[in-house]
Parts: sequence; C-alpha cells; structure tokens
Amino acid sequence: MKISQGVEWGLHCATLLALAPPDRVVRRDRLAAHYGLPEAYLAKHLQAMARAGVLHAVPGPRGGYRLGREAARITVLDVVEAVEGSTPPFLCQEIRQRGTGALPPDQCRRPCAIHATMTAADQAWRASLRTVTIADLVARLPAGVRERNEKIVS
Amino acid sequence: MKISQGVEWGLHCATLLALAPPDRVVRRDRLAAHYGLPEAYLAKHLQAMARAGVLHAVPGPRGGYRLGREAARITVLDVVEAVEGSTPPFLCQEIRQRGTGALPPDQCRRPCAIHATMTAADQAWRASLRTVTIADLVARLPAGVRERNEKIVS
DNA sequence: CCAATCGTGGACAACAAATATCCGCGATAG
DNA sequence: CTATCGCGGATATTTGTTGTCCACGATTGG
Ligand code: SF4
Ligand code: SF4
Repeated sequence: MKISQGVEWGLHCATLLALAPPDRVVRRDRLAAHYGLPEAYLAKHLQAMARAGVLHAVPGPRGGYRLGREAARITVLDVVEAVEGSTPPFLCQEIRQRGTGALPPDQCRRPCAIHATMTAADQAWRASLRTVTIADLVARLPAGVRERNEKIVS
Repeated sequence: MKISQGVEWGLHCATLLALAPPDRVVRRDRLAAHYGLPEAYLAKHLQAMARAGVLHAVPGPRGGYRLGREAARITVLDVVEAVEGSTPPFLCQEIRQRGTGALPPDQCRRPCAIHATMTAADQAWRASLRTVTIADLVARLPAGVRERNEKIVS
C-alpha cells in the first residue's frame, strides 16, 4: 500500500497557490521550479486537480493556475482524491465464490464482515483527511516560510 | 493507492483457521483449494503471517497452519501489517528542501502540517482496523457458512 | 489578423512493485 | 530411512507508477 507522490506535490502546490492574491495565476514552470519537480509530470497532477475543481487553469499568455475556490473550502481529501482517484483501496475479489469452498451467489448478496471492516477503516481515513483544509495548512506554515512563498507567487 | 490482495487472502484464511479445533493444523493446499488461490503465492503470505506471530506453522508430515494465538487476540490490523508490511503509506520526499524555493534544513526539523495530516489519517485508519478481531469476523459469519467451513478444517 | 505563450491530453518509454512460479532445503512423522 | 510438508531464495510475468514528448486549442498582445 503506497500513496502516490503526486499527492504531496498537489498539496504543496495548493498551499503555495493559497498565498497568491485573488485572481492571480501562477505559471506551471514557476511551481515546478520552486519545488524542483519535473514540470511535464507535475502537469498531469495539476490537470487532474483542475478537472476536479480544486484548481482553476487559465490558458494562453499570462495563463497559469489558481485555486478553484477559497482555500477554506478545499479539504486535503479533495486534493488526495483529485490526484489519486477515488477508487477504494480495498478491491474485493469475491474469493468466497471461488474454489472448492465456493458459496452460491445468493449467499453473497451483502458484503461480508471483512469487506465491511476494510470499508469502515477507509472511511475513517477519509474522514480524517476531510477535517483539514488548505487554509489550515497555510495557517500552520512558519511565518518565515509564509512570507518567502508569498513573494514567489505575487 | 491500493491494498494488496494478499490482505484479503490472509483474512479469509485466518477466519477459516479460527473455526478449527484447538491444536488442529490445516494444510496449505487445503486452504488454497478452498478459495481457489495459487498455492505457491498464498504460501508467501502465510509465511509472512507466521513470521509476525499471527499464524503458527508446523512442518513435517501432518503439518500445516493454525492460529498463532486465540482469535480474539488477533486484530485485523495484525493481519494487514503482517501481509503488507508496516511501512507508512505516505512517504515524504522533503520537496520543501528542493528547487528554487528550498528551505534550509534547520527550518525542517519538525514534520510540516502536510505530513502531520497524512500521518493522523493513517493512524485513524489503523485504529479502525484495530477494533476488529478475527473472533469478531467469525461471529459475523452466516451460520450456514460457519458450519460448512467448520467441516472443512476439522 | 498574426505570432508567441501556455495549458490540454494522448501516446509512449523507463522504472518499480505486485503477482506468480519453481526448486533445493530442513524438519518431522511413521 | 523415506515420504510429507513448510521455508525461503531466485526468477519470470504482469501491472502500476513515474517521467517524457508532441500536436492541439485557447488566449494575449502587437
Ligand atoms: S466480500 Fe468478503 S467474502 Fe467476498 S471476497 Fe470480499 S472479503 Fe471475501
Ligand atoms: S515533511 Fe511536509 S514539507 Fe517536507 S516534503 Fe513532507 S509534506 Fe513536504
């Protein structure tokens, strides 16, 4: 089990964009250079975030990215799901219906206890990520870092 | 982000083994056949569970597997960590120390808010899995399935 | 209108991890 | 002593992640 590195990239970029003045867009090469990331690959993740509404992209000269809505209304879970997709991490293969101990399908109407347990844990994980917003992340930035990054995006 | 299918295999096998009489071992090919799994690969996961103490393996003729301790003392998290390993799913790459916006290492002593958020979510996930034991899974088996599986391992 | 800029999205390559198989080994029951 | 059975390393196959490239459309400014 492993979380894509794109999640970290997306969260850092979103936090940085939250420091920009309203309606100010930041070019992609700026974001990539600031964190030392491969621009072409970062583009993939930013595009996914834009499709999810977390970011808003502006094409053309003087184009770039800005947050799709106010930072206080973007949760960490929003970014995670935008980058990673929202497919549940535990995909059931219904092995109880295979092999010599296979059960008839009518005994498998409702998901079993194993499935329920894994799903509950996944929801606990998501609920935890939903309690933190990009605005919270910004608020917890050290003052020096905040000032420094504000200059970058202004 | 995806959870290894071996977790599902391990949980199913542990639940099945919990139905066996005490000190009764079940051969690996029985387990594999019962769920229609590749025996050689299932062996890898069972070995990992045995190393973690979740299962106990008996070599030699009449050998096989039994639970490493009573079912009520084996949590789902124990099985998950035995099979998946316990490396945290969010591995930080410290991108704040790279690129043109790199911060000096002395500003990166403590993990940032992003790291803390992901870690908290991971702990919530683990805590949820810790609340369910193999005994709980057995208790939630349909009566018919329980009887049927008890015959298999007796 | 024209040309330079910039994000879009698909195709593709390189790499890493999960999945699956095989075989020699040691332990043990009979 | 021998057949059985789990152990664990080596290895192949498949899948997913990571990274690059390029043609395209949209937009700005001249
Ligand atoms: S739903 Fe439950 S019984 Fe069916 S395959 Fe998934 S974990 Fe196994
Ligand atoms: S600790 Fe925080 S700032 Fe450093 S790389 Fe991880 S997420 Fe980024």
